[in-house]
Order: sequence, then C-alpha cells, then structure tokens
Amino acid sequence: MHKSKQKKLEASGWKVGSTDDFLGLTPDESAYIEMKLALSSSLRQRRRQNKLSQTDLARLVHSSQSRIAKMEAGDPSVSIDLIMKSLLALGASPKDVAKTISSGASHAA
Amino acid sequence: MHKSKQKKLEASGWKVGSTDDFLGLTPDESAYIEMKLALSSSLRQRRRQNKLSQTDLARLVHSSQSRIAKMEAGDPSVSIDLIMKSLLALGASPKDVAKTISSGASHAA
DNA sequence: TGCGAATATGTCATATTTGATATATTCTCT
DNA sequence: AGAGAATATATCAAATATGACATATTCGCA
Repeated sequence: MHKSKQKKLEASGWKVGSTDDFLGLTPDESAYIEMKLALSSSLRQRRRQNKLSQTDLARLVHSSQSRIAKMEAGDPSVSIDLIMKSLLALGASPKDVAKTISSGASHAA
Repeated sequence: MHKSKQKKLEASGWKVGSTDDFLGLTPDESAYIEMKLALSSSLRQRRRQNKLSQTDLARLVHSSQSRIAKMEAGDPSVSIDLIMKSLLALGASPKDVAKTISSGASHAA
C-alpha cells in the first residue's frame, strides 16, 4: 500500500496524516479501512451483477441513492454494518462476506 | 444453525437458543445476527487469551467496561464496526476476522 | 454532439451509537 | 460464607450515522 493507494484513500475522504509509514494510520486503522474498502467494492460488484442501479438497491434496502453511492465509495460516514446489511440483501452469505474480507487483506498478523 | 455450530458458540461461553429460528427474522436479519454473534464471542475469546479484563480492554480501545460487556453480549446497541475495531486492537488481522465470520456462518451460498 | 439515465457530492433534521457513570449481579478465591 | 474483582445492566448527554433531498457530474448511446 503506497502512493497510489494513498490517493485513493484521500480521494475517498479519509483523513490521512501526511507522511508517515502507513500514511500516518495505525496498523489497526489501516486494517479497518482495508476491510471496509474490500466490502465496498464487493457491494458495487454484486449490485452490478444483479443489474441494479444504485436507486434500485436503495429501494431494496430502504435507503437512498446517495447513501448507496457513499457506501460504494467507502465514505467515512458509512458504517460497515450498513454495507454488510446491503451485501446480505443482495444475496451474499456470511461466507461470501468472509471471503471478501480475506481477499482484501494484504498481510496477516 | 445446527448442532456443530451451536456447540461452538456454547463452548465459547454463549447461551444460544438458536439463531435462525428466531421468530419472524428474515434470512438477512438472522445472517447479520449470526455474524455479529460470531464476532462477539471471538472478541471475548481473544480478550481472555490476552488475559485482559473488560476494564483493561476498555482502556486499550478508549471505551468503557460497560460497552465491552455489551459488545461481548452481542447487544443490539453495539455496531459491528466497534466490535471489529476492538478485535483489531487485540491483534486480530482481517483474515482472522474473516475466519471468525466463516466459522459462525451456517449455510454457504 | 446532445439527451437522458446513472452516479457523485453536499447539506440537514432525525435516529442510532457512543463513552461515561452508577449500580447490581456474578464470579473467584480463601 | 464473605470479601473483592470481574462482569452485567440501566440511563443519559454527546457524538456519529442515517435517509431524504437538492444538485452536480459522469456515463451510455443514438
């Protein structure tokens, strides 16, 4: 995770310290963000596979288009809870969720 | 949720009636609760492995003993986000989190 | 190119989650 | 059994997440 990823994170609205090792984030923080981003992109992928617009999905999960957009962007204002609930609503199983998290993880502890 | 999983949960200190025959829960809802309970019991397990009291862990994650207790109880008032962040603070990796979710899941897709 | 649909971005009132605090209950010893 | 630590439960003000909405931007395609 280096320059290119930093850009992504900053672009997503995460406040990122300026220069340090892992972008000024503690290992915990970056692990958390990694999981969240993995889930976010999984959500977009599944929504598209199901041929739904963000508006469609919003109706399905009783939310709004703007919030779906924010989920998929990994916006700091959305909780992992909400992303997970949406994934489940799209037919994902807990095991699917687990796989997503695993695949997003860069290095284990 | 069947025998083997129920045993697992009970072994990690949980009084589990049954999860997915909770009355009136949609599959999504029970899947969500399953994940949450799996993470909850994993938290307790890890905290104990590290020989920390709830008060110790509370200090570690800048929370309070009562909230740790609620996390471990799977209280509806605590988010999965918070449980995950606490797990990471205890040294769990995203892959560990994924494994926990998988092991708590009853039916794959 | 232009038009319409999809998606992104920003704000806001309301709802939920949070840490703190107090207190009750349950464990763990001797 | 009794003391002290650990954990559970309840409540509350403050912080954060939420859906709704308005609007901007990007996309797909004829």
